[in-house]
Amino acid sequence: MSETKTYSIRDLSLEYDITPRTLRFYEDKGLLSPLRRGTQRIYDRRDKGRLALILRGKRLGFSLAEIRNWLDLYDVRDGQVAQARMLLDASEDRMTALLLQREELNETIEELKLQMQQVEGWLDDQGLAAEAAD
Amino acid sequence: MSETKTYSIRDLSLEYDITPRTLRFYEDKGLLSPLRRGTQRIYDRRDKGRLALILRGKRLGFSLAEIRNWLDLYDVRDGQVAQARMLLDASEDRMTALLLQREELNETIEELKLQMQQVEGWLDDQGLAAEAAD
DNA sequence: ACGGTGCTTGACGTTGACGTCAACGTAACT
DNA sequence: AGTTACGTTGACGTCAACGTCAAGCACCGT
Repeated sequence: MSETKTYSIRDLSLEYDITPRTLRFYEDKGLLSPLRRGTQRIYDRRDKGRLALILRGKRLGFSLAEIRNWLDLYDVRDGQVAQARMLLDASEDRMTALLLQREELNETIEELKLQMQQVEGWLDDQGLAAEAAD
Repeated sequence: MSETKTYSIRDLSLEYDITPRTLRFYEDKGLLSPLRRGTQRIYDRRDKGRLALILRGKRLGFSLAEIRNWLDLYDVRDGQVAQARMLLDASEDRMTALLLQREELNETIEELKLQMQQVEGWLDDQGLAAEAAD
């Protein structure tokens, strides 16, 4: 009954527009660990989810090493309180970094918005001047 | 009268915690172009501002090549309408990228927040269970 | 005149994140 | 049996973003 959907290396590479080499590379770096059917890799839903996290992490500018670390934050699988505490601490650290990045991103956006308004204003002035010259 | 503050390469490297090598590298890549007093580099307020933009861009995950391009967006110095239009178009492209990144960043933050709440909830449950066992 | 400090320009080394072969296995089609 | 498609594991290449020397110039205090 439980239809467990799986993916080949090509399936994922096409869907996420990356090369198979990249997927093997991520595996080599310990970011993914798909099952094997003989020698071939077989990715499941969880692998796919992790891949999505990896790619988003990259787009946000994090290194594979960083990503590798916080990927575990999404795998709550053990039942030890100490582990959970450490997990929570690590999560807080990461949250701090993310919030700081959002701050900087917001600043950047605001500054660019200002620049654009200035250029727009200047363009309008030129337009009015041209109109007046008619 | 106009006290124009300047900085040596060491001044900036200390202030921003980067090596002189990095500053020379950025110059080599066309991101900075400080004046020279003889052979020595002499950075002014504008150079310092650009450097701050560069470093923030890096923290947001952009490449030096990307940063180099949009650095010019902050240098409105010519008086051509066509140039201004192009500038505005480029700015809009960059704004789109920034907004998209903010979206992804927000998603990431929300997901992590959820994960943390789950772990916290689990820790609380453990606490209650331990209490009940007393 | 001498040593120290800080700067300069090459030139080569390094690390991360893959790309690009080469050489081979395997399953499917015809 | 041959070819086509898709997969595999090395091994080496590449590009960005610097680090790390080496060798040398310029001023400064003693």
